[in-house]
Amino acid sequence: MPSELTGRQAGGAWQWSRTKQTKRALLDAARDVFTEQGFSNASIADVVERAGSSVGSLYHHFGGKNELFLALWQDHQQAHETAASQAVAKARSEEETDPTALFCVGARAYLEGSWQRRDLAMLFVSGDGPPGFELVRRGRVHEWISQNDALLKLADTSLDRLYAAILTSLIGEGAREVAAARNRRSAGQIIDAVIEYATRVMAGGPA
Amino acid sequence: MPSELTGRQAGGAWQWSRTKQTKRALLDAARDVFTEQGFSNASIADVVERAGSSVGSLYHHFGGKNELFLALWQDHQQAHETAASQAVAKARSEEETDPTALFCVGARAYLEGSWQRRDLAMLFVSGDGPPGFELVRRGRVHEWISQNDALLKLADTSLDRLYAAILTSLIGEGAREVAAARNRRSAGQIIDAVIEYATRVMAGGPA
DNA sequence: GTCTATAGTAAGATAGAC
DNA sequence: GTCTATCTTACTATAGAC
Repeated sequence: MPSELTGRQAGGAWQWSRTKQTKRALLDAARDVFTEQGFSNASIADVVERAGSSVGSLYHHFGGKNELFLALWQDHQQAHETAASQAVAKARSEEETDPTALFCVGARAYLEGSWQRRDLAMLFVSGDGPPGFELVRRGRVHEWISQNDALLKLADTSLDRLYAAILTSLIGEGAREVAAARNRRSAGQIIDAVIEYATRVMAGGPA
Repeated sequence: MPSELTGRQAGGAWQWSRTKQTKRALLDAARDVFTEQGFSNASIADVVERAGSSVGSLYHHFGGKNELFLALWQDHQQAHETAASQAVAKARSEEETDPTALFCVGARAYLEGSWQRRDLAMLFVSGDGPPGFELVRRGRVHEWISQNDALLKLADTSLDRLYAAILTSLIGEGAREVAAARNRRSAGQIIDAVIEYATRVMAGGPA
């Protein structure tokens, strides 16, 4: 019965879900392996072994080690940004209009996300990724920060870029410390402190 | 005349300086190659070719690619720290006693150094270095910041560590922007702004 | 779509003459 | 101390059967 061996059905539903399962298995394995060993130290062989899959499948679905890492990051990033956006939207619906306050709401959601998903957060800020990843990552966070309501009035001068960059790295460093926190309670304190520091910096506007 | 061929003299002075020349040539070449291509992309062959030296000599003097990179960083770091220390000492000799002011003097010297030596500064913050370098580097800057007078009272709680980490990354991000500045004038403005932001953060002490 | 086996490649490291 | 030539290794990436 070849149809059983290959897992096919008339409708093709199994085949479909099998494909999705393979991708999921590879992504999950990548998460484990990369977070444990870092990017450069991890090998494709490790990933496919843990996924119970094969090198060929990995290349079929992702195209290579770099792209696999990137796919993992994009999932993570999207979760981060979705959480932040939703938090901001909720605050808005509750009549919050102060841009700085809205910024803090988004930042808080972002930092909360760094605590849940600590493993991935640490991986992506560790500086160990595919060539050029650091640039892409920094650009993404920077973009996210810059688009914030509180900062929309920024011009394209080097001083305004600095202002955004400082806030970006402040939140980023905060995320790192949150991810490294001992426990939930400690993480919460750190988040509060980070928001406090961000507020201090923003208090005077761009220098 | 073998003594001429090998460059030897009775006193051994030439031999000595020749050795130093080789090391210098390798370090200078490493500076060029690494700053142009980054660490992982650069090959040992590139470095020795530009230095007019050989693979064997590189290994003899430094032990490998990683160690060469590290030696380059240590030179740079030492220059940075010496400049900062001297500036602080000078301010002290001029009767400045306020810890925060002294911190700013040191930070300013540090940022000035990032402008001179921009190429190396960019290299070392680019995130492209030997495995584990990012940790070493962060640790070193963090240590430097933590030892500062203004922060000596910090305890070993996670919140105090955060305070130092935030200031570290603030200065670090500032250094990055300074190194990327268009010209001397722009760099000066950025330095002033960074000091301003650091002052804002420190204004309230640890959160 | 999935897999195994293999090819290809690049670069770091070493040995040993001079 | 310096150099050339060679080795070794480890990995990514592909080819081709099922």
